[in-house]
Amino acid sequence: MSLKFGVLGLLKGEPLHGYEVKNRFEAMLGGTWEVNIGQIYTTLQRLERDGLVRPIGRRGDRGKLQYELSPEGHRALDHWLAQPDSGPQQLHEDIYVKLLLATRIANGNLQQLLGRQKRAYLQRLRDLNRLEERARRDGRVDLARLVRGALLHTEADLKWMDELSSERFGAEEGARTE
Amino acid sequence: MSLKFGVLGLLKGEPLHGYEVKNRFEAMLGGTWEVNIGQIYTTLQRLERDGLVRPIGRRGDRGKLQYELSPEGHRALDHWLAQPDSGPQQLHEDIYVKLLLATRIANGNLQQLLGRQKRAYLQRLRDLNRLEERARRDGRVDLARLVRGALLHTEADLKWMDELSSERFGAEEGARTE
DNA sequence: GCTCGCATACATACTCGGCATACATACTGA
DNA sequence: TCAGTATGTATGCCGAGTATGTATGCGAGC
Repeated sequence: MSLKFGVLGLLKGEPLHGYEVKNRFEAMLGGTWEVNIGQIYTTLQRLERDGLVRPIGRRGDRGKLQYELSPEGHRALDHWLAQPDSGPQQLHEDIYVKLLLATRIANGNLQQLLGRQKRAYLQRLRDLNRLEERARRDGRVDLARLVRGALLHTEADLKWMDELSSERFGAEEGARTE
Repeated sequence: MSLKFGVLGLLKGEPLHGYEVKNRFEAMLGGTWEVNIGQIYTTLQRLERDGLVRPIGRRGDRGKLQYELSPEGHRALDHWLAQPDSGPQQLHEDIYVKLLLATRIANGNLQQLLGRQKRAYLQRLRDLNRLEERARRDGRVDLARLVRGALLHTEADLKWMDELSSERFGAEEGARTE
């Protein structure tokens, strides 16, 4: 979903062809999101099909085909930007299902699972800190802001793990379903 | 991804047919995840194709077809459970792209965007609180734990929004890419 | 007490969007 | 000339949603 609007956003301002879109997008994300080139082209085709984008002129240089935003494209982009993001739907993430299943079938190793998970989050914290530092060094204030968000998320995850592992488990009353 | 292993996890313990899997899954998630019925069947077929699951006997009652875990299915499930979850890849979420684009093209309304986003998170906090209360009332301790995780996430998002909106914007140095 | 209609249990088929791999082809510089 | 980069197409998997189909069961009314 966000790739679609990412492309739209990049096309606002100046027309680009697919390969360029890929590079700009990755640069905008500071190397934290490598996009598959094929996906860029299918995205552009679908945007064209939906009338949000249209090709400019004939194919140039080496088959390059530039696209520009249509008026509807502008509108769609503005609307998306104005809309608060609802994020990934509530509890649809793997970790939740994993916890539930671990609670009901692997009663013994729940603590193990929590420990491993905690270590993974700590590692991510370190990665993100490095990333933030690099972003600041490069003058990419906007990127650093994003990383800050991811850091806060990861800290929340850690806190969660700590809360969970200090609960007294056993006598699980919650694992019934029928 | 988590649906696949959710199904595996439910099948560990007792064989089920598709419709039943759907109901158990939704019950396990306490109504926070309504699965599409079609997806259950395709998931089961793929699991069968991959040898993680196999049908039991002939179709019974009203065409019901039950599935059970194969030995490889057990192994795959255990492996998945033992593996720390890496979560959705770092900065691949919509909100990040939205922030970046808003920074570079809608310089004026960034504060607006932050405000709207904050309100959305507050609303989510309220929803989650209600959900947690209900889970506890129903004796679903396991579910309440998940909701707690989601609450911590949302609080982190709010904190992030607060940090961002108290920055002094303008003089954006970070929005260059080329 | 039978039947019509609706709900529910159970399943398949089709479609679309995201995403990845593989392939093709032109250019460019050592 | 050969490696690499720039640029694009084709194809396929997977997650997810919609539409459709067929049994069974159940209540309302004649």
